[in-house]
Amino acid sequence: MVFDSRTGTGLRQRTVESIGYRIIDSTYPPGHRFSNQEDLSAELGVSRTVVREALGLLRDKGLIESRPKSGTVVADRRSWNLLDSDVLRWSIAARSAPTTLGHVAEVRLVIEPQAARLAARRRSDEAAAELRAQYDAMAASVSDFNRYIEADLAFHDAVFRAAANPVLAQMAETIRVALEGSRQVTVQVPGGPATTIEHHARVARAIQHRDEAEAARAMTELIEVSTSHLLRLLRPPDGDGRSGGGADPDPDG
Amino acid sequence: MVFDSRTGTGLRQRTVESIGYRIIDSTYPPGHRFSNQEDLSAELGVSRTVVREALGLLRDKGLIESRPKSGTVVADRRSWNLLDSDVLRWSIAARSAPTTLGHVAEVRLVIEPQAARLAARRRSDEAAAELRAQYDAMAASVSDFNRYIEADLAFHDAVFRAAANPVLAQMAETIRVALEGSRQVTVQVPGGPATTIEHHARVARAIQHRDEAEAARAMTELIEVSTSHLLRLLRPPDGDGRSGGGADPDPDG
DNA sequence: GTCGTTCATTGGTGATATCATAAGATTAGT
DNA sequence: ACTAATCTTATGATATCACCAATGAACGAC
Repeated sequence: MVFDSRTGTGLRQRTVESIGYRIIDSTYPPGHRFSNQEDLSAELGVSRTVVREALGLLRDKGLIESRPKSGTVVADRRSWNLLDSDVLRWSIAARSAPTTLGHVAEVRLVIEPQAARLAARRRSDEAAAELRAQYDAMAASVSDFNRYIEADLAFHDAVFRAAANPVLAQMAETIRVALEGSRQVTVQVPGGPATTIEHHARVARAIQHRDEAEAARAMTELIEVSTSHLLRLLRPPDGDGRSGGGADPDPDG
Repeated sequence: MVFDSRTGTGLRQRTVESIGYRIIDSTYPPGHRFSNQEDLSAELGVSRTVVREALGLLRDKGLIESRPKSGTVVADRRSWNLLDSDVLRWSIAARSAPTTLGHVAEVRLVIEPQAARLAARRRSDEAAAELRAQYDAMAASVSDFNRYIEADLAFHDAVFRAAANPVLAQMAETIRVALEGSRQVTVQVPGGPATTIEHHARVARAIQHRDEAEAARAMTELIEVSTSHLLRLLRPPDGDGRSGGGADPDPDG
């Protein structure tokens, strides 16, 4: 039996997890041909139907392509759906974390300042209050890393919601997954929260005052600061070993 | 038999299509409880296994939630994965097209100028050549609407690729789906191509010359122009009935 | 009012049938 | 005899069916 005893998570999801992670992981590199579904079901210790469903999901995520006769092969990286929550999570968990996180940081830098700008333009009074509440929650939990991260995510989420564009908000979800993935790294930075809390305050204030330019500027600086923290951790100057254990796929902690 | 005789498309995919579209369509509004999988399979004329798999896919897209005993219900709009290609496509095809397209346009305005900026900063010589080639293809097909759209999509794709950030590039894919969905509308605008071709030239030139600011500016104007065209079509000035028939699910014409 | 029991419904399995296709075999043409 | 076109075959994906297991909601017993 390949899986551990966590029987509560849904067999198909675990199978997807198992295979998907190994693809991102390049245990199965692009072009790799899987053994047929029957053998796969034997190897994984699940029924062929589950394998089939899992493969279907994986194909939907762009990770594999399957044709009759030639079997199922790992697709080219180009066609992987990097915006899919699972794919993103696996990418970060796998050893390609620094690169992926760098790319995500860049995307954040593109999106979030503009989201803040839109939020400043269109915020409702409720949204402003919500934002304020989330900021207060952050300020209150500055000493508890986990709760701080939680509040941080909620804050950024509130900004996106204030921007009142569901498609944009969906991208927030993508970013959230990415940040969740980097959580175990982020919390290690000493004094991290203290340095960013003031930036968050600036963002909240600017949106409150409907100052679009300042909102965008503050958000940019905020992300630059936290990103530089993150990347400094991920790419240590003298290349010390990666953070303990690191590549733990752990589905949903 | 609910489905037509197109037996070549894959039964599961068609089932996903059928149910998924009706959800976005709010034929099945959030909170709607489906009849059990057995009855569903009877209604749709497919086996329960296929229903089961389709429901699994749909759940992965965040459209439904299913629990034992209480059955399968349509999830709240908030949890729909708007970035999923299918969901996005359905959203545009359904009667909510103008709104969705407006949101997408806004997102484009956020992302693409910055992508152009990054492209200008980091373009390789090959990427520049590719961009030039795509522009030439556009210029050459300015009279053939369909080919023009195709070249247009390829141009924007090339910009994203030149920016050398896979996560960003993935968002291009999302945008591509959105634009594909609006294609049948876009091609109706008289003289549309002629007005945007010059903007495309500016963008290509700026990236070629590594002029970041100009690249971003040119891209912004380009999108503003084409967006205003699009929205003018979608929201006719005097609020006459929506564009004829509009909500044609037609999976993949 | 609380606690089991029941039972409908989803989740998971295995066997079987069908269909598409790539590869091998066969045959015809040079 | 060698190549090329076509036919057959075998493999693996797709679809269906019948069952069993787990679950949790509703209902009735105490």
